Amino acid sequence: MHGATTHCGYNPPFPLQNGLAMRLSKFHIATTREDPADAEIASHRLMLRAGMIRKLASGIYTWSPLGLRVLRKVEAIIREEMRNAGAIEMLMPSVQPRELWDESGRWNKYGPALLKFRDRREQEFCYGPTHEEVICEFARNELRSYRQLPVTFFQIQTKFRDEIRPRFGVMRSREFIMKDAYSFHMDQASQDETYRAMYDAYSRIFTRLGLEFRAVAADSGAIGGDVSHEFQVMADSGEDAIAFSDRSDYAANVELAEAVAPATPRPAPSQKLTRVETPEQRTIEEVGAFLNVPARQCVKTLLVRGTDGVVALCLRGDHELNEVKAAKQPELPGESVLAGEAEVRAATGATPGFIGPVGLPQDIPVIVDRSAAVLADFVCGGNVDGTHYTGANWERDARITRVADLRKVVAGDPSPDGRGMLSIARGIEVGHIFQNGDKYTRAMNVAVLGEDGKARTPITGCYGIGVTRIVAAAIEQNHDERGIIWPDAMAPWRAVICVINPKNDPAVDAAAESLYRDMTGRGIETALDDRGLRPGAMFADLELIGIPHRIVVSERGLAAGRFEYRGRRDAESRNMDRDALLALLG
RNA sequence: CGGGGUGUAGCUCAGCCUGGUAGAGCGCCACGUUCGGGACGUGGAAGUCGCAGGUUCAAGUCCUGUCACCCCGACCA
Repeated sequence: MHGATTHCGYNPPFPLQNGLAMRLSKFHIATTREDPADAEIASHRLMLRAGMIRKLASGIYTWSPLGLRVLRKVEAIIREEMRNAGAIEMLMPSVQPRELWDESGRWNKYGPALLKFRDRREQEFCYGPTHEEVICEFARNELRSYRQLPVTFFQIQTKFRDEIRPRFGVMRSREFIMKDAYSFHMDQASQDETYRAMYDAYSRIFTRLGLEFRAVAADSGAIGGDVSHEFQVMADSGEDAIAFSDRSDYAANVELAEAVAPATPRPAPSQKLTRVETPEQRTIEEVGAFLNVPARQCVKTLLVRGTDGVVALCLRGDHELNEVKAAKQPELPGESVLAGEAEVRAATGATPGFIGPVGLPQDIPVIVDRSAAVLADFVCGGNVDGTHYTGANWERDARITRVADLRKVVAGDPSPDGRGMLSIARGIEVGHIFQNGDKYTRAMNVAVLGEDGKARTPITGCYGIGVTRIVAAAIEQNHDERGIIWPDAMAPWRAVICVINPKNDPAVDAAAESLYRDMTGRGIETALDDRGLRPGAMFADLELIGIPHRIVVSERGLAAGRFEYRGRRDAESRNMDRDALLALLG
C-alpha cells in the first residue's frame, strides 16, 4: 500500500506525461494521408489531416487531444494578457433564459442566428451567441457604487451562432470558443482608457501568437459616436476585405472605409440628352458594350426600400454599393434592402435594368454617390423598358436630392486621411472591440450610485476574440505543402525527438531517453516519438502536425556523437551536440 | 430561403445508366521479410449501400418521400 510499487503493477517510464513531456506512443495521433473531401482551404484541410478536429455536425467540431493542446496555448496567452490588462476572469452560462433577451429586445431582433429551445416546462432559452445580457444581469446585482468602477470582466466560453452557412472548418463554425470581456464605466474618459488598454492587450496577444495582423477601424453600427476596431489576421482566404493606405497607418474594413469625393469638379454638359433603344441590355456590362461606353461613364440606379416608399441610389457603373453606408442614409429604415421587381415597376413603370435618375417621379429621393455626382454626359436607364439615355447630366436632366458616400472603396482610391492610396487585402477577423455607450446598461437597468448619491447608468465596452478561429487563422498564415508550421507560441510541443530504429542499437533508445529528460528538465516542452514508425512515415506525420523543432536520434548520428536538428522551416538538417541543442532550444 | 451536388468499410472513392452473390486504394489486425522520407508479401477483420415506403421473383441500382452533408446564390438594375 505504501510501497514503491503500485497495485496494478504498472510502472510508467519517466515521464509518461506532464506539463512539458509527452511520449507519442501514449498520446493519440491520428493523421491521414489523403485530403478530406469537404475541406476547401488550407487550414481546414490540414486540421483534419493532422487529426486536430473532427466534424460532428455542420459547423460543430470535436477538438482532439492534439487540437486541444494548441487551443489551450492560445487560451493561455489570451488569459495572461487579459489579466495583465486588469480584466478579471469569470464564467457565465452558455444557456440563457428568454426573459433576459426580452429585456434587451434582442430575443426578436437578433435574428435566426440565435439558437432557441425549450426545457421540459416549456420555458424558452437560447444558447448564448454572446453575453451582454448575462453580464448586465450580473452587474446590476453585483455593482452598487461608482467606487467599484471601472471594472472589466472576461470569460473564455463556448458560444453558438446558427450561421446561415458554416464553412471552412472552425473558421466559420456554429459552435466556437470565444474570449469575451465587458467593461463598466462611469464616464467616457474611463471607457477610453480601458478601450485603449484592451486595444494594446489585443495587439500584444496577436503579436505573441506570431500572427501578422492589423487593427482596422470597423463599422460602428447604427448608434452614432461609438468606436470599434477589428483585429484582422491577413490571409488571402479571409472573408473580410480590408482597405489600407500605402503611405500611412490608415486601415479600415471596406464596409467602413470612406470613398472621398473626387477632387475634380463636374464638367459642364456637352451632349444632348438622347433616348436610345437598348433592347434586352440590362446590366452595366451589357449596356456599356452595346453603346460602346465604358462602365465608368454610366450611372446605375438602385431602388431600395425607404421609410416612405422607394429611394433611388445612383452609383458610377464601375462601382459597387456599400450597403452599410446606404443603410445609414436618413431616408432608409436602418437597413438597405433592394426593392422587388413589382415595387420597381409600380414606382417607375419600368423593370430593373432600365431604371435611371432622369424623369423619376418627384416623390422618389435620389441619393447620388460622390463619384457618380461628378459625371457629365453619362449613360443611364431610360425608365422605359428597352431604353437608356445618353448625354444625361445632373441638374439639367436629373434631380439630385443629396450627394453622399455610398460606394465601396476600390484599390487606387485616395486614402481618407489624405496620405497615400488605398490597397485592398483580405483578412480574417479574430478580434473585435466596441464601445457600447449605455445601449445595454440602459435596456437592462444597470445602475450604480454616483458620488452624489444618485443612480447613474454606467457605460460599457465589449471586447471579443475568436479563440478557435485563431487556430485556423494561424494555419492560413503558416503552412507549406507538407503541413502546418506552428508559430512557437501555439505549437502543441516546442520540439520532438525522433527515435530511429531503436531495436538495432540499444544506445539509440538510451540516448533519446537521456536527451528527453534533459530537455524537459530544462523546461523545453518536448514530445518523444517512440511510436516505432518507419522514419519516412514519422517525419511526414511530424511535419504535418507542424512541430517547430525536430531532433533525430539514430545509430548513424550517435556514431558521430551528434544529434540531428532540423527546424520546421529549414531546408536541411544539421548536426549538433547536446549542449548546442539545449542552448538553441532553451 | 433558391439552385446544384453527394450520401456504399474508419478515410478517399468505384459500382447505379442497362436490377441478379458488396468492390478498390489507403487505414486497421496477425505473421514474416524490411527499416533515414508515408516498405513488401501472405492471411484476416470490417459495410442494416443515409432512412422510410413503393415497383419487382429479385433493389446499392428503378420510383416516391424524407433526413444529413457539401457547393453556388440570396437579388449591385
